Amino acid sequence: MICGVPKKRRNPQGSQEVTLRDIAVSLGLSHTTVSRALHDHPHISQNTKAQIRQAAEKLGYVPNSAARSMRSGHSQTVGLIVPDIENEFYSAAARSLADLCGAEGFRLLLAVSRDDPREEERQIQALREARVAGVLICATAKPTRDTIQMLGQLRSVQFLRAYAAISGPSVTVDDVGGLMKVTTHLIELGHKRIGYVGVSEELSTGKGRATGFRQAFKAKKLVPDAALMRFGPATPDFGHAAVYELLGRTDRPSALVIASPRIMLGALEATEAHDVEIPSDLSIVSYSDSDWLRIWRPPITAVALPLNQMAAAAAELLFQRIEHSTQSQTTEALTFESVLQVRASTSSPAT
Amino acid sequence: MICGVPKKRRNPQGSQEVTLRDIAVSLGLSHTTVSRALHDHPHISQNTKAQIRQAAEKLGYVPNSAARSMRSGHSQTVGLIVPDIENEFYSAAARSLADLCGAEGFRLLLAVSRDDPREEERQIQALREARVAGVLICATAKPTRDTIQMLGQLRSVQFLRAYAAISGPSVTVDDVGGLMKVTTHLIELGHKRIGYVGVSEELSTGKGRATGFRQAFKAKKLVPDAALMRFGPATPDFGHAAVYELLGRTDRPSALVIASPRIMLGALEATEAHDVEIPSDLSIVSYSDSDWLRIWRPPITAVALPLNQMAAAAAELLFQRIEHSTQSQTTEALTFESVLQVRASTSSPAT
DNA sequence: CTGAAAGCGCTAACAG
DNA sequence: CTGTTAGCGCTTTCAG
Repeated sequence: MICGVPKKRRNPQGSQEVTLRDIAVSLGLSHTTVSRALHDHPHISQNTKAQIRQAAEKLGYVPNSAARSMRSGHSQTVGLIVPDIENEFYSAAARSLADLCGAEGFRLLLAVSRDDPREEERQIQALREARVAGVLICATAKPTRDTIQMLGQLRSVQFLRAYAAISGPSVTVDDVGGLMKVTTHLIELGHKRIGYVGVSEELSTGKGRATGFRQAFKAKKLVPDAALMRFGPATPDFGHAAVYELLGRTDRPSALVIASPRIMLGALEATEAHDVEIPSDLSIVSYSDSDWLRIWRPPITAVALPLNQMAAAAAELLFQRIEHSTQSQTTEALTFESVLQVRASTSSPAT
Repeated sequence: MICGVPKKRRNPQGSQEVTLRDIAVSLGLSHTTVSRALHDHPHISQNTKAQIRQAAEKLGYVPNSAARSMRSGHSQTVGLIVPDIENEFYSAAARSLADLCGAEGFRLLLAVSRDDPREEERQIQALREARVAGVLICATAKPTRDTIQMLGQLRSVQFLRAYAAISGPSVTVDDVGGLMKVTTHLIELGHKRIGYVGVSEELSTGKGRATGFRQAFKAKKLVPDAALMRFGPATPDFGHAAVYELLGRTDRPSALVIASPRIMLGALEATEAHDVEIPSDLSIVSYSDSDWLRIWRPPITAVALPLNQMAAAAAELLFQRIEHSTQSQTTEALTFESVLQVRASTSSPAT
């Protein structure tokens, strides 16, 4: 058939969504005019605009962002990919990005990779299908080839963990410097046998931290005892096991560097199991500060990371890239400094 | 002009996205066939499917989810609205929902209301524009009328905080019962002067907790001393100020119920400032357990909430509602029980 | 100042 | 087994 009256039900589900056209016919106007009025286009009379806005309100019109983004070719959406949203490091990123999205009229798609490269790849694929304007990513230790390739075609910013294979700017903390500071502090207190418990060196963060630990020794013309270094997942359980074992050795360390706050939880528990007094029997320090470390008895010496500043910087960098898409293709790498908070958990060794 | 060859650049931005049609022409097929092949439609020969899949891969085809969702009238997306993503209560919800979304092939839109009802309303509006299939919400204390009305038109599940004005199922913890348990524990230890520090009673959670505290007294034919109750925001600063002041009174309480873990941080700091020994000078309990409370010295008596179970239940409930849209319109209200963990921070009062 | 018409990429009738 | 056609709701030329 050539011609016919417009049909009643709109889409397969027969859902009764109010569209621009509905507003238009209710007012005897064209849907074009309605669209323009709602976008406050200058060539529409104030009178008409008022009428249209009122009708839109009355009919309960809700713009369809899918339709809009299909026309315009991009969506007002950004993606965030994190290994674990319950970790304070990544939830800080989520908060900053969410704040900025609110201010800029963007929506935030949250993807959790659970540190699984295959999952990460799937999530990025999904974000590409949603035509996100950009992605903030805390990548897994071993991203797949496809992940790296897809990220190259997206506007992305790396946060906390940064891999050279992934293009684009990054915002990280100087893990090497932070660990050097705190390790140097222990060396200068007179400690010889210093243990290290941290996350896997496959992670860019774990790598940097262990490197900082070693460099602090090197700078003093000393060598760290590799037998006192332990690597594992960022869990209290691992912290407990590793520290329990280290403290059980006959040549137990006189000081411990714990390179993750989650590991620190288990570590402290292990010191109690061995009935070790801090700092008289053992000095202990944490990488990344927390409220509870500050009020612990004794208060724990820790390296404080400017997490919120970093997250805000990463989010802003992403939006800069989104807004001035062509320019600033420079691969900026922003590095933040941490601050050593010396508290009562560290002192000179007993002798 | 009436007729013309197909144009080169597709959309305003001239972006070079590969579409179904591009695959079709590259193979001399129709775009319909391509669509069907990629959806593994049964009426397409294996041969053609293979060819098409290969071409799609080679050309770097990425399906456009906006176009798809426009056709089908719904998006494979759910929304999550939380006051604060850095709070463990809400990040637990985010994790569970993200997990389930991954399994079900949905995307997760994260919205942070910062406990501001106007922001909450804006966020819900944005989720409606995205045509989300459902929403998991931890509502603010005083949602706007529009918020309530819009939620009524969405498939929604309330988490942790539940308001009767908002329709739909909810997943909460029995705050009243939890506070009763822990308060009764203190009363039975012999405490007469018991203080309470918690979040505002305007929040459904704050209301329930304060109610539980009072009911524990009522059940014992006692009356709580209203002069020892303090309400404020869930911050360490408030906890510090409130507890510092309570401990400075001449008739200081012999026990304290701290109804939020954030408040607990400041509370413990305040006990140290007053040089109060736990539990000999003061018994103290926390509502909601944490790893650090468990390993504190002395270990802190706390009410443990089954957060992860609750979050998983809420996420599942939402997907049930999404999948069987018509049925199960019953307003289920799931309530979880908490568990009292008695530790060393509580004992009978001194005298 | 307003309208007509085209088309974004995709799916789903309905024909062959 | 494959193609034709129409249209989801919206923005955007181009013509009045």
